[in-house]
Amino acid sequence: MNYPSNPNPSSTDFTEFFKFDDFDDTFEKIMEEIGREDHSSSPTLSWSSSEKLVAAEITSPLQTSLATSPMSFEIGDKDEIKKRKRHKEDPIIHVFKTKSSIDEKVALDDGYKWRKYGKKPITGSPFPRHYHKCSSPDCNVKKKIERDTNNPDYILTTYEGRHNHPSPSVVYCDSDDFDLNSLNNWSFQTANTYSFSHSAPY
DNA sequence: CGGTTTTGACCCGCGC
DNA sequence: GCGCGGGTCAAAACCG
Repeated sequence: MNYPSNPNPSSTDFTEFFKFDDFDDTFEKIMEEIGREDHSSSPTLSWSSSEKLVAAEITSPLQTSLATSPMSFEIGDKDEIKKRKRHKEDPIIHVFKTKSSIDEKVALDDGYKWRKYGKKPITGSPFPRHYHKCSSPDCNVKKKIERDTNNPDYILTTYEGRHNHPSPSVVYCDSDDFDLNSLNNWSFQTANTYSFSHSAPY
């Protein structure tokens, strides 16, 4: 499969910054790294046009599978994460940005099975937001899909929560005795953008 | 027939 | 409190 290249490539590698459980430090470092002083009012990681902290622009929807996999790490809106922790919710939130020239249906197909359960108009945006829930039993991962108001060429996909099961269509490992719980290290590279890695007791 | 989408109604947290 | 906006429910429609 051939995906278009990122129109705004960056060679920045945040690998060393991403450690579980020290999100605040991580966030500060990223902001320093991309030279963004005023991050408190507009927490955008890599694209200033959005009010959301975007984990990465992706060119392959399958990349989001790993990010919401059972061993994913936290990145997302700082206040939102704190709020979710207060409410004892899984704090994981990812926002991915996809060029809409990629077929929207392809962007939706991230390897997991989803059930759409809502659609709402958003104030200040001419585009509605779509609500989806993972169809796997007892899995509470949700995702929201909306067009970036400031940049309608892009679609923002927000993931919340960690899947309690591997992706039905993505192979993580071809080992026979593969065990999710014993997989403590993983990494993935987004095409032409950032690479993430994770090592945590999961 | 089983699962998904559609859609308006409902719910609820938050700011005033 | 109360109202607004965002999030969810659920019944009916839809679809392979």
